Amino acid sequence: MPIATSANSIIVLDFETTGLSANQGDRAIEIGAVKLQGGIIVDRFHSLMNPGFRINRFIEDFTGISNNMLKDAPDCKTVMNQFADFIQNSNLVAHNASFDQRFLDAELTHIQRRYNGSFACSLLLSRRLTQDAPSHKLGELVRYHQIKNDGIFHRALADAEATASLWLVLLDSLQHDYGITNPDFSLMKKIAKTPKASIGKLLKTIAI
DNA sequence: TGCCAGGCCCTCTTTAGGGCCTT
Repeated sequence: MPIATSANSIIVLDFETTGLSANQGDRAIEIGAVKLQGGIIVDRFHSLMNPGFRINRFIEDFTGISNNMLKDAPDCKTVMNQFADFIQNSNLVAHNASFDQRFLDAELTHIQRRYNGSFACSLLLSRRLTQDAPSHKLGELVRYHQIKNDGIFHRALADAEATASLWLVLLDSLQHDYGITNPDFSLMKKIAKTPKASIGKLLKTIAI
């Protein structure tokens, strides 16, 4: 059951990591997050973190985060303890949330911390609500929805801010395109998890 | 030795395979 620390407050987060496999030794190297309340960013969290080993060239090129930048960064334990305090029991949103959830779970397991919030996925929600989008990559959706952006991608805070803007666009779409008044986190999560074949029927039911 | 993520979703499907997403 979703647990909210304050009404309509969610935290949108994004990890940059050493690779795709949290359960095969990959670690987080950057975390960025914004706290959304009433459709406005009211708080931010951002930090690089030193994973304890050198990252490969692909990740350096992909993220723009170099080994030199990580050399003097605080370690994952320090950063993730601070981040665990930041998220507390908030509900969480990420683009392709299963990826970020795996890394959040893995990093918090390393430091024996837990969180009680629930995850929702902007990628799944986008696939339900904007089925005509040419792609559901974050960068493509920013362009598709003409979301204001400084052109920075694959950095944690920039991607978290872009995902937050996307989340608000999808929220607005639910209200104005589908006639659903005051959709909350639980409803958006339900829509995101509903099979595509059933989404039209669900939206009509909710709108009534 | 060789392999190496995992969940969602579609279809030429469901006793499966492959593309899309995340780094």
